Amino acid sequence: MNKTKKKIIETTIQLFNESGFANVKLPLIANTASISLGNLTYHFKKKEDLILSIYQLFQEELALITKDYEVLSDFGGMNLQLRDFYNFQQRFRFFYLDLLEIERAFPAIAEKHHQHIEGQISGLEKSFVHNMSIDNLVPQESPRIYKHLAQQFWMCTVFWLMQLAVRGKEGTIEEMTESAWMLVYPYATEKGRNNFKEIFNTEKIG
Amino acid sequence: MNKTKKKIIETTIQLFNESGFANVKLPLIANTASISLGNLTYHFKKKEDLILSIYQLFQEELALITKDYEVLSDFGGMNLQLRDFYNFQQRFRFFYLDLLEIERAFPAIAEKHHQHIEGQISGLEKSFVHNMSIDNLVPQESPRIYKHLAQQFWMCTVFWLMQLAVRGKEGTIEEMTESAWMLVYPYATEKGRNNFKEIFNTEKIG
DNA sequence: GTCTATAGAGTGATAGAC
DNA sequence: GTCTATCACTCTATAGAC
Repeated sequence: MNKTKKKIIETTIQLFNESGFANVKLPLIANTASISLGNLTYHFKKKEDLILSIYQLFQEELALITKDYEVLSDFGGMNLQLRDFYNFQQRFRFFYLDLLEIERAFPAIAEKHHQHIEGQISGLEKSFVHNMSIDNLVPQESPRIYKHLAQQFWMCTVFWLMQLAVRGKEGTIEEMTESAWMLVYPYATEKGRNNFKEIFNTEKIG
Repeated sequence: MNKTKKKIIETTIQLFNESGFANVKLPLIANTASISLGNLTYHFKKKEDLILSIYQLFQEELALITKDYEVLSDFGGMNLQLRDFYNFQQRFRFFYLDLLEIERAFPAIAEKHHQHIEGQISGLEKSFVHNMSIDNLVPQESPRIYKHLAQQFWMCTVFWLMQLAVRGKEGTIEEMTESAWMLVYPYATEKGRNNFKEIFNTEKIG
């Protein structure tokens, strides 16, 4: 990809993160990237082309992170993945704040992203079942418990930035991981809880 | 309030719910309400005036529901409140889907709503502490546990419609209440769990 | 109070010179 | 590839007749 195109994409991501998806117009992008509006539309004939390019980048970088999820991990491993995901969210912050708006405006993105979400949740469920098999989580009568837990873990992590935003608050990565693991803690075995201690000690959290 | 003003407000809420906050323009509101654009702007000089009137209505109707929260209840009582809240969310659906967008566009709303949120979360915490005192919840070493639980309960219920929307799914009130109570269940005493049985039997959920 | 008509500001996209 | 200039359209808000 050519240099100007890259500059446009990175500038747009930055502006989306700063001002929100809806508030970023083409003239602003051009000015911020120090190119003319005409040049901007030369590289991306339609605004939608630019958005789709950004979503593609989003997908590619997300794939680099989530490929690790294929390998089933214990809580320590899952926590490292979670921290990677948090940093990824910071880079594409706007996506986690304006997701619904983006899905509504671009049905092609919506469709792809729906699949991604269901994959993420079922991946979490597999991880929890795995941790049950290695005696980190207590076996449950109903298998629906870990389906629910996966969904709650997903909600907590994916809407974390949004709940901070609508409350007008700032937050830390430790608060996010703590909230997420708090969901899991009640289901953990003695062995699993020792696993948690290592995680939380590392993060200097009680 | 005069009849046309009321019609405009209800029409706008309906359109917001159908099409999303950002996609509703003044001409659409006027057409749907079967009045002229000039008449619409006669009743609401600025678009912002209309939005603020709707938020005021939102607050008033929400106050009618949340005044019950003052009285500390057991899980059964909290579940009735939760069901009321779900129905309220349906009426002001757009607000729970486009909350951040609305807060960004109208800082006056943001400020009021931040206070409302913190009140809601601390109210939930009080309810959980109350249920601990009446032996429905197990006392915890750290009081932070029920602070966390309140926050998770709040997130689960307030972002419920949004998580369905971004996943492209439909949902039922029972799925929402089940998810919320699943968060509480691990902390419940024997007595508290019997309390749950009544709730879930009523709703015909396993 | 309600209407029609239109001003005024912006927004995405195009045309054509260099 | 990059620029300036401008079109075509949308949207909010106002003016003035009835």
